[in-house]
Amino acid sequence: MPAAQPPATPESPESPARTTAEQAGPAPEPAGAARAKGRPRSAAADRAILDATRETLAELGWGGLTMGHVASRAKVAKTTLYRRWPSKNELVVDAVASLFDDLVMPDLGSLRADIEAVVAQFAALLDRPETQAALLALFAEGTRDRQLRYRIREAIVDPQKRLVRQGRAAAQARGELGPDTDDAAARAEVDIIFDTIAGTVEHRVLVSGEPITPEWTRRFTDLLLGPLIGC
Amino acid sequence: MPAAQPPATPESPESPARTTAEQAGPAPEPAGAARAKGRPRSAAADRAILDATRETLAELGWGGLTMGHVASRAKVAKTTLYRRWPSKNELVVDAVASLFDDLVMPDLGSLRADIEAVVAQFAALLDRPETQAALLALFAEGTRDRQLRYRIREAIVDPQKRLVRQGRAAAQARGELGPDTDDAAARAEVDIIFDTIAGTVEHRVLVSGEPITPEWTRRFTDLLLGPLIGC
DNA sequence: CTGCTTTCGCTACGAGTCGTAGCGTAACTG
DNA sequence: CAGTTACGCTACGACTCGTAGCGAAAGCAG
Repeated sequence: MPAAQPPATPESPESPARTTAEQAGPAPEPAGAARAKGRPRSAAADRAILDATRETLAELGWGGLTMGHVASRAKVAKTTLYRRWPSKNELVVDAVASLFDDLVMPDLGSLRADIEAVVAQFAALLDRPETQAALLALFAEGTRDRQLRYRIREAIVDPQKRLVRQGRAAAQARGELGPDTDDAAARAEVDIIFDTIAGTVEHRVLVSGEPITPEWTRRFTDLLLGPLIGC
Repeated sequence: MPAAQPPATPESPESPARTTAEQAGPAPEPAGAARAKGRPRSAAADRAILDATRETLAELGWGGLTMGHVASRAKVAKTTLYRRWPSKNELVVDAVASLFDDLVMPDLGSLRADIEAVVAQFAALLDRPETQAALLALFAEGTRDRQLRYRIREAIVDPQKRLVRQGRAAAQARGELGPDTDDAAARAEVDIIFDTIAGTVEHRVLVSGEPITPEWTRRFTDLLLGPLIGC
């Protein structure tokens, strides 16, 4: 999932997505036109680059990561790197996004247990050096670059809101939470819960620099559960 | 409050307190003992540099801020800059820290009103371009540099915990909250509330990129108040 | 097979930044 | 006055950036 540069799309398994879409021109062939004419891009190079990016992030951090380092570690020419990702920012988004896919909503039988499990997973993810090096730096870059912020939300942040939705749905099925009345209100509640969990755990780990212990998780879950369950 | 470099006398760290006397350091000589021997550092240059740093942050962001830019905007030689701050990181910590001093705990007569007022102040601070450009970038750098993280907490983060403590004390005086039983538990509660408020608002504004409305603040305060007040 | 097309590795480049060193001058102290 | 320190200025080597040009490699269509 390289950053869909202007050139051709590599190994898109299903819908090639037509990278020339921004031309908005004739569009002779509708979607599905997998027109690979020349030499196809190396999928192995993609993997090597993303792996090298994560490794370099873990070793040298955000500031120490340069396109040159990544290229040489991936045993790839620097120009090959620039053909796929326009800059370090987009490269790191793709390299880090996959790390967040491992988060799952377990459904342990109670809302409290589910929340605590997700918090623990998130804390473990934030303990990885790649994540630490990349996440806040990406967010910082995103405050200045609207396109980048959109990409970050699309690839990293928003997909995790599914966890909140799933947890809510499970709790509603159990009767721990009442059913949704208003659709907009439900969405706002998902947003606020998500920002609270993600923001608080990030602040605790990455800013305050203190560990997420089971005791802390219990207290934090108390905070979240209070108004939801209605005591 | 420059970063207390090793300004001169490289091999005699036993004479700190240097230049700016408001350093809360050891102060071997009684306060006010300005026993500066040579030419004193220009306080005007300090102010010009910190102002230029904030302006450059607002204009060019974290990535666009270079020591050369700041120096030329402050009409100061680059070497003068390096004599006071070892790097961009420490410079920006000092330049941004003062922005946070304006936050105050208002004591509006109810815990809810106090929380909402502080959230609104913090949201306004996070709307400033200097703050946006600097805060997350500093946090990101802090994940790799322990000294820097300590400086950030010391200069920017921890001082704001006073707001939580003051709010708690006021609420206890009003009878909204019970008195502290355990001292360690009280400290842990202050920490968790602080991480929750700061982390959530930061995530909402800087990551999700959505505004802090009165409506959102009300909902968020509900979340915090639930378990504290005991419904 | 032969062309056509695109990617690949490699080299080289100008521009910009970094942090430091050296020098002469300015400012303040005793 | 001499002594000490900060200042402005210039210059430097090292590094990264992003791009350009080249010949070679790897697929696809005829």
